[in-house]
Amino acid sequence: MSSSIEQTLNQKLEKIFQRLKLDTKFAFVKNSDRPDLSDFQCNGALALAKPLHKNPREIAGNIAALLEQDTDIAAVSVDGPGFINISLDNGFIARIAGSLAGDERFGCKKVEKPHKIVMDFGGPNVAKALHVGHLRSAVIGESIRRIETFVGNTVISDVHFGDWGTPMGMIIAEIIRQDGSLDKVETYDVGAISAFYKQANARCKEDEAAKETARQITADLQNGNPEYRKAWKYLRDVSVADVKKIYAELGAHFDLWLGESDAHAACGEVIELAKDKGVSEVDDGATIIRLPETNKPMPPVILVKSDGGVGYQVTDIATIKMRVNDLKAEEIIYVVDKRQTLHFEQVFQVVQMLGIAPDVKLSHIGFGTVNGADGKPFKTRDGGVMNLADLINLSKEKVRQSMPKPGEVEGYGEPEIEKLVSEIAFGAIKFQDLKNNIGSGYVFELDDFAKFDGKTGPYIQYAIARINSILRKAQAQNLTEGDVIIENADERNLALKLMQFENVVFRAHEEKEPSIIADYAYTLAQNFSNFYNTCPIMTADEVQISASRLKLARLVRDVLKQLLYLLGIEAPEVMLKA
RNA sequence: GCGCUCUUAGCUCAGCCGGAUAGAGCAACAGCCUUCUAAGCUGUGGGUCGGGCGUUCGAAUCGCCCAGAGCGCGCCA
Repeated sequence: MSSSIEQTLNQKLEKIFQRLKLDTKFAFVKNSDRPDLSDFQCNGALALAKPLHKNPREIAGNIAALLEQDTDIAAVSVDGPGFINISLDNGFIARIAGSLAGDERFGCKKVEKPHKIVMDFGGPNVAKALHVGHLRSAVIGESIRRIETFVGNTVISDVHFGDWGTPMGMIIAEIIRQDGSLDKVETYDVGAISAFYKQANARCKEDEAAKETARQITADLQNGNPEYRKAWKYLRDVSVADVKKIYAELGAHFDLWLGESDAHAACGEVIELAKDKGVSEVDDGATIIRLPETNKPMPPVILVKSDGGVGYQVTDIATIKMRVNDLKAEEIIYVVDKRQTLHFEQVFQVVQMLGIAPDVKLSHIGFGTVNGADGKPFKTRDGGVMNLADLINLSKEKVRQSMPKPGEVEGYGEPEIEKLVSEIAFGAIKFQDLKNNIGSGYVFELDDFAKFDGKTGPYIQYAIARINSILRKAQAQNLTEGDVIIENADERNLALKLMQFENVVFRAHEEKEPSIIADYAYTLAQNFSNFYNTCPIMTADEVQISASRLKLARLVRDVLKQLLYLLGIEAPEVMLKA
C-alpha cells in the first residue's frame, strides 16, 4: 500500500516539528503556488510566528535545516516572509511514480469508516419527457455515486420517480374528458400519454374548475380508488420503461426504481407520528407542522392538503423513514435543483423533530440551472424546453460530421462509428456539465459542440486515444515498460501531477464536487500533451528512456480512464478524424 | 417586504477555512505537421478581483455597509 506523496511529506514535517517542539497542527505541505521555485511549500512558520512572538523566517530556517538532511528532498529554501519551499529528489519522484504504476488504485486509500449512502437523483416524472434540467441531476448524481463507491462507501441509488402528485390527477382527468372513460388507457404509448399531460397542463392553467377536478382525482387515487389506481399503474409502467432507456444511454445507474407512491403507506405513519408527538395542527383544513422562524421566513410543512391528498413534502419525509428503516441508510444525499433548498431545509427539520433519522447525515446538493446564451434557463428557438433526447441527437450529429463515414476506415463500420460518436458526444455533454462548480449554473452553448477544443471531454479522450496508439505500436515492436527515470522537466511535471490523484479524489469526495476531478483530469491531460510533444517514446535515444516513458504514458492513460470513469464518461479506444 | 446565492480578463468560469507574481478555456494575434493522431503544442496581448470601510505584518479570500443580478418564500413538484 503506497501512501500519498503529501502524507509522506507531512510525516517528515511532523517529526521535525516535534523535535523543534512546534505545534504539529501546522506541519503540512501543499502544492507549491510557485512551481518555478519548488514542488511543495509549507506555510507553517508564518502561522506559528504570531503565537510564539518569533520571526517567521527564523522558525522556517530551523525547519528547513532539518528537512535538508532528508535524501528524498533535493532542495529546501526559505523565501519571502517565511515560506518553506521544498523540491523533491528526482529519484524519489521516480520511485513513487513507479509504485503508482503498479497499483490499481494509483495510491488512493479508502475511507476509514465505510458507510451506507442512499443517493436520490434523476427525479423523472410520469408522462413528462426528460429535459435538460434532468440532465444535471443524472450526470452529477452518477458521478458522485461513482466517487463515493470508489472511496469505499456502499451506495444505493434511487431514481425517486415523480408519480404521486397532482399531475397524476391532471392526466387522468384529461383522458376521462376526452374519452369519456378510462377504458382505452392501456392502448396509449408514452407519446400519447405525454400529449395528454401537455393538454391537461394547459387546461389547468386556464381553468380553475379543471384544476379542482384534478386535485380531487389525485386525492382519490392516493386514497385507493381502484379504477384510478389501475390506470395510474399503467401510466407509471409505461413512463418508467421509457425513462429507463434514456438513463441507460446516459450511463446513470439506479439500484432502485422507486417513486413517491412507494412511500404512501409510510406517509400515514408519519402523519400519525406527528399527531402523537403533538407537533401537527389543523389549519385551513390542512394538517400542517409549523417550524420555528428565526430571521428567515419558514413556511409550514403541509402533511395533508385540505382536499385530503398528500404532497411531496410528506412523501419526501416518509421516503427518508423508509430509507433509514428498510435500507439502513447512514447518509442520504439528494442531487436536486438548487431552487429546492428551502424545501429540503423544511423536510430535514421535520425529520429531526420526529426523530425519524437519528444519526443519519442528510444533505442536499443543489445545482444551478442550465442557461442559454442569454443567461436565462435554456430554451429552444421556439421558446419551449429543450428535450433531452433532442439535445443528445444534436450533439451526436455534430460529432458524426467530424468523423469518417462508416467504411472509410478499415474496421470501422456503422456500429463501431456510432459507438465512438456516442462516447464522444456524451463525453462533451457530461464534461461541460461537470467542469464547473455544481452549485453555479452554466451556459449551454450548443454551437460549441462542433469544436471540442480546449477544456472539454473530447480533449481528455483524445489524450487517451493517443496513448492507446502508442501502446499498440509498442506492443507490435516488443517494447516493454521499465523503471521510471526522471531526466527532464516534462517527465518530472507529469510524474508530480500523477501523485495528486488521491488528494484530488478525496477532495471531490469530501466536497461532493465532481468538478475537482474534471479540473484535475484536464490538467493531467495537458501535462501529458506537453510530455508528448517534447519526449519521444518509441524513438528515445536510449532503450531505458523509452521503457520509462512507456510506463509513464500507460500510467497516465490508466489514471485518465479512471478519472473519466468517475465522471461517468467513456474513454474511446481511438479518435478518428474525417 | 423577508431570506438565500452571486458579481474575478472581451465571453464562460477556476481560485475563497488569509500568504509570494490572481489562473484556465474560448475569442484575437504570431508561430509549429518528411518525426508516437494538429480534436494537439509554443508564444503575445488582455485585470481598479462590483464599490467603500474595517480586521491583519499581509485580503479576490474574513467582517460590516452600499450598488447591481438571479433564485426562493403554505396546500404545484
